[in-house]
Amino acid sequence: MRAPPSAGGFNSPWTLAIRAAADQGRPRRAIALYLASLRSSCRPCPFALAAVLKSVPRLPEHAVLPAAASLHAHLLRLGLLSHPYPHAALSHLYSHLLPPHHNHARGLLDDAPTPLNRHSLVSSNSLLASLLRAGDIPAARAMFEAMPARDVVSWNSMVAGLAKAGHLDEAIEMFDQMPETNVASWNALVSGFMAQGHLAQAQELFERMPTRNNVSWITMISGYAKAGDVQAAANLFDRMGSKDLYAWNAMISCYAQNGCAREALGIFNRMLKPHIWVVPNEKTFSSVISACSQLGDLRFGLWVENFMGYVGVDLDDHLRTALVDLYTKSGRMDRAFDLFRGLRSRDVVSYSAMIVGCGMHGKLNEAVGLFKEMSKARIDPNAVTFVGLLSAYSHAGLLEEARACFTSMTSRYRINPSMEHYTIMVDILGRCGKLEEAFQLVMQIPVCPDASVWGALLLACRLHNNIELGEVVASKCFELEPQESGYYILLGNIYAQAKKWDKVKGLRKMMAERGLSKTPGSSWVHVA
DNA sequence: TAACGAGCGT
Repeated sequence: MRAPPSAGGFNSPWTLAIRAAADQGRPRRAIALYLASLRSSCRPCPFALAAVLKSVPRLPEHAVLPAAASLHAHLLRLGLLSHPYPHAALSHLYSHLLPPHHNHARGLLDDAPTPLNRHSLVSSNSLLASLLRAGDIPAARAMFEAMPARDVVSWNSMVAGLAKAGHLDEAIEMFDQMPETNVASWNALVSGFMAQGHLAQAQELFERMPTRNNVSWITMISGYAKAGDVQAAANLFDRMGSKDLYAWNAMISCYAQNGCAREALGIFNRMLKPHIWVVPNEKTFSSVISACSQLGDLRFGLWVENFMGYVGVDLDDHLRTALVDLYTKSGRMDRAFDLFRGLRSRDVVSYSAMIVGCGMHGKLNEAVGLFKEMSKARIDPNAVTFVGLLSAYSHAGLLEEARACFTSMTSRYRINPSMEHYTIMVDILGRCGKLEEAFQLVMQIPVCPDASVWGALLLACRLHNNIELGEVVASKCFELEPQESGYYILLGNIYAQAKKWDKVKGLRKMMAERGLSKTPGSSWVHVA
């Protein structure tokens, strides 16, 4: 009997396709292709299996461990566990999943039947990398020193690990000692400079690199994104030659995280153009949904949700949470609740998204209920949770409850109030006529209060027609945002109410001098 | 042409 056709060497079409899918960050496609290769009665290919194993960590979180376990069983059944490629890939996979010291990779390593030298070096590198990932620098250093053989990957791991842990000087020293470097060595160093905020030095190093790959470009782009330099990131993105999925994701996320929601959706559209057509994945959609949410663009969001089904991206908990945020912001609370209840596991982020949504729409009972529910589940609230809760109380006009909540946030949960918390408290105190207390609270803010805090207080002064405090507060607002006409109008209204027409006139003059005009629809004389 | 180097949601 003839052997079935082989999916054999690493150049067979199936194996190539599987490796391509794995490299593109499409784990489900890699697995599907592998299964298809078996169905078309190809012999299981160890190289293809290695690629599939490599892509497993990119599955949705809940699917990673089951996939690892069933592939492990599959390898055992086929007798391919001792083949160096899948063996190394499986060790590496386990070293991602488990802490390095009671590492499954260790066990696999010890059980391996007299591995090739090359194989043992790869496995050692994998273990070294997992020590560094766990942040155990001393153990990694000891292991590196004790290794009988090292290659460029061992050195790269050390350079990257040291740089990431903040030991930039040592990383540079190590880099200089390397017998040979490759593009990954340079990337590791560039990434270290970026992470420590040395942007100019990173850029200089980047320009000096003998060769650059996509990782080099993406490291720079996401570094600038984190530093908030959108323009620098965009310039690099434009200079980049062939952009892969990761590059598009980095740029979309850069825009979305820096408040440039329109630009984020713009380049998302660009990557879908027929002559570009890069298939988006989970990461793409989570940035895109976040951009929709910033714009309150429900219709595009609904289209995106549909489109995700079309390209075969399924709703994981991250995406559900992003959608919860979008739907609450667009007032679709029923839909948001459905998604929230469908979460595999709820955490502080998803609870907070839901509580903030309830706070925004005056659903006090629901907000408080969710807060109790998360406490019961022993999920600690964070600053965002309290933004939601406080705004729910504020919305309902419950001053005492808001005060108690604010106190418990700082004293019981040890959360430092942010400007947003202060703004909500000032707003409710002000609306309840406690102007003096609101002012005292503003004075207690340890850092310089921003315009939103002063603005809330000014609004309260207008509500209760307090000229003396209003003048003080308005001058702060003018100082912080001289071009914002709303503050002048609020103060003008306070003057008009008290029939201080000369003061109104003075304000008008001030506005004209600063090139401001009264926004249409707002009035300050007729209200009097 | 395994292992190192890119990363999400309030």
